[in-house]
Amino acid sequence: MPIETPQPEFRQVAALIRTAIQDQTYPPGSQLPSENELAELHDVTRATVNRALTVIRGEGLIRSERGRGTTVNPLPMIRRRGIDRQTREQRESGEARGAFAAELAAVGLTAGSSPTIGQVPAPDYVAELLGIEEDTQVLARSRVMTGNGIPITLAVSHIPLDIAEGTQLVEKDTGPGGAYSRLADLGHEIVEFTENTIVRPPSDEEARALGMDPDQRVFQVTRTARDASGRAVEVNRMVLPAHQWELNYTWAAE
Amino acid sequence: MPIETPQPEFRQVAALIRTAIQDQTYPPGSQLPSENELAELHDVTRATVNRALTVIRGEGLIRSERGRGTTVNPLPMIRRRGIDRQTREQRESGEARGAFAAELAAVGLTAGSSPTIGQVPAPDYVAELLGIEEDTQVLARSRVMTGNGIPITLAVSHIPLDIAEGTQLVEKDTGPGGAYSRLADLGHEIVEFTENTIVRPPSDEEARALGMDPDQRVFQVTRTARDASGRAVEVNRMVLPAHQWELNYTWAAE
DNA sequence: CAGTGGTCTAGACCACCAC
DNA sequence: TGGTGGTCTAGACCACTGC
Repeated sequence: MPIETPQPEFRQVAALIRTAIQDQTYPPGSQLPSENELAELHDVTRATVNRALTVIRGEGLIRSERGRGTTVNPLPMIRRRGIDRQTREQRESGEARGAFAAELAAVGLTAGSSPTIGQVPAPDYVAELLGIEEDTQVLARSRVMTGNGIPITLAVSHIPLDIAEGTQLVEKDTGPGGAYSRLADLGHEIVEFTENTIVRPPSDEEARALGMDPDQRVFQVTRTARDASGRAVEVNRMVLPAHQWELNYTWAAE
Repeated sequence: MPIETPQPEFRQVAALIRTAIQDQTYPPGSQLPSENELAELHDVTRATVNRALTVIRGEGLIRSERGRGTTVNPLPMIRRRGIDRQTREQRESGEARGAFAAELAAVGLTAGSSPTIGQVPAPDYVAELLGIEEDTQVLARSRVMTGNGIPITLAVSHIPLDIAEGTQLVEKDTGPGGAYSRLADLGHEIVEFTENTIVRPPSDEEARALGMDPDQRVFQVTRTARDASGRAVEVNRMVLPAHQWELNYTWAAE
């Protein structure tokens, strides 16, 4: 026999609203009734409705703005292919933008990107992975990637200066094949990739940049690229709203 | 200049308690002061403390039980290696328990496992991935995996009956090399793996089985194994508390 | 029975937006 | 200015634990 687990009211209300969204009773992009209306509709206090909305907002289904109301998230889930990004697609376009654009096109979205390049002292995780001192200057290439104009991924790539300095890697356009092709030209062809992924709440800065709620979660994917000598020559950390992405890895056995 | 973003009180209190936990002011396994004490300590209402605790409970840092109090999560983060599970380690022990035990041993934990085997109508996702009708009977092998006795992973593996029926795959012990070795013996050597991962709240059942809070998140990893003919011969879905695990993939470029 | 955390209400104040 | 969502309080009731 299944144990009786009566849900608290706010979770029951959350379930009803969640179902209504999946039913398309409230279709993507549409506006939800106000909290006062929902309170009357479900015969509870506004505080209870507010708490219910907090739950499904944390799941990424809705988005609330003070003064403006609550709307249903218009974006579908996107699949990111972890392996293969650095092969086919990339060769045809700059950076990993080829792969990213393909991933978005697969669900009918248009990709955008805005890069920033500079020198910075290596953050702790970068220093550790690159095997250098913590405040050594390194090249940093940052991008905000968008789908239909909405920020959807933050990425920061770090490369040691002794490799990057004075090369096309410090330019806005890294040329045909992107950064990995330039690294290969410089004698650092990548032979191994590693990705480590955790889930956590967004930082304040990330929440702002990605338009996220503090109760939502992000994937933090940290990719390390190594050359034939085993040296880590690039560390790329990506931050993605967890409700928006599915991570895919496909590989041959053995 | 950084924009002023004054946090609401409950997030400030959450930040203080979070810091105290990371400081080891409240070490792993220890008991937090009661909500009333914390309320007095930080000069807010108990409702505000309760909300603050809800935040960090959602992050997996603490665990609350009615009547008993709130304790700091005693388990460290564990790294799961997505690729390589089906090779070295597995050969030395049954199922994927070899890999799982190694992952836990790496952070000083002891692995446990309790399998259940049966026939069930294929769930929708299994039917789709195996390319069969939705209610076809399939073999289901379920496991609850534990670390130091605490449930830490749920896994359900589904295999078509036309392959599994009457073989060692329906036995508790699948023999040396585990299920993939038996599939190879039967002419279905696996040549390709795919893993698709999303993050979501736990179902009620999962929350109960894993001792999780509804505000926490799980990784849902769905792995499909294909033989040389391209046929999907196994679908394995794993559910892991997201705050407890780091997912790792390492592969050779090209 | 006292103490714990979980929930809900009623009411209030605020920041923000659109009109 | 009125309506929106975000937060906080004071108080209450409850389920549960451990003595």
